[in-house]
Amino acid sequence: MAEALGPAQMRTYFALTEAVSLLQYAVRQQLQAEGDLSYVQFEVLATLADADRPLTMTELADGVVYSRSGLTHQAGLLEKAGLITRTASPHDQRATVVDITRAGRRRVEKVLPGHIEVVRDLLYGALSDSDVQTLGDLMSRVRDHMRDRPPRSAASRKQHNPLQ
Amino acid sequence: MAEALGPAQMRTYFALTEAVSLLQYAVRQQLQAEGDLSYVQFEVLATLADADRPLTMTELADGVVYSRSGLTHQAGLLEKAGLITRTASPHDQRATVVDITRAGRRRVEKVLPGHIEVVRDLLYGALSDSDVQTLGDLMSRVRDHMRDRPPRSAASRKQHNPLQ
DNA sequence: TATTGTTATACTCTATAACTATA
DNA sequence: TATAGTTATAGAGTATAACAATA
Repeated sequence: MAEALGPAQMRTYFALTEAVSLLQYAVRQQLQAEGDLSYVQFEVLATLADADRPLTMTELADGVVYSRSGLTHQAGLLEKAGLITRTASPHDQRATVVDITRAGRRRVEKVLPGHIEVVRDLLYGALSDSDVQTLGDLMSRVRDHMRDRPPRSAASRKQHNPLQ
Repeated sequence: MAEALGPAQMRTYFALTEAVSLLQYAVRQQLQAEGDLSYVQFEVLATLADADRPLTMTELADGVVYSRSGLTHQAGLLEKAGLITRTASPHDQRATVVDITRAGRRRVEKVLPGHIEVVRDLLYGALSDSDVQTLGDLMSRVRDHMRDRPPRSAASRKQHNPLQ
């Protein structure tokens, strides 16, 4: 059933893994050093800034693949830092509505240039425009395919599946 | 200095990020569920199995980008689980030589098929052979470029750099 | 003096389970 | 009964700094 990967598949998997690992490490360093933010915290702030309207915790969790308690914890930290607010939703009293503050937006703006610089230098430093296009096409297809998968083939066998 | 990324660059970055995030999540689930291993522990075991000779802690750390104390901690866990051994090197009394045990090899063998299955299904399920080749070429170039970089442009500015 | 590795420690992230409250 | 979210708690991963031993 499970057959070995071919040499090209191995090579691609390893290259992808190592490159992304290096990129993630650099990005995390930058966010921490310049904005005192973990990657997840940055994702939450960026999601809110991008949405340009308050989001519920559930909406946020959808974008940030995460356990709910984990998101609650991160939201608590961000709120304590004054970067977001949490208020009860008027429409559904169960829901919590999360909004980004001006300080939150400033923090994103403070961190974004460095973030972009890291990505441009590391990820795109060795790629032409058409390479970027090609890579985007490939990874978009991969991403769409993964989204469509029954959550996790291997994990669900063991009914050990926290999400979904 | 830091200019915005173009639309194609944004799209590619997000696609890459999300796809890899989904893949990592699935891989971690699988390794944990089927082998009770974290990803880093799997990397250590796989590195040792692949090297086919004992490695020093330093050699291991080179392959697994990691703080030394973190590697010591993981090695302690793997040793306690009977998957590796640590002994003083005869050549250099400072060095610790790490070897994989038969149980360690069995554990890798136990986990590998499921690991491969996840990668094949998720990463390669939507790619043709030539796509795999193309992706491998691109990511190999990206990886090589990243390896050659002064450790982390952003981080080193803040002299906050744990590696190198 | 520089290097190898460990220890002690502390902090962050993430998850589970139990819980409250609303729908 | 199901859903939204929080709390309490615990465990895993990672890092820093101080340290011992060897080169």
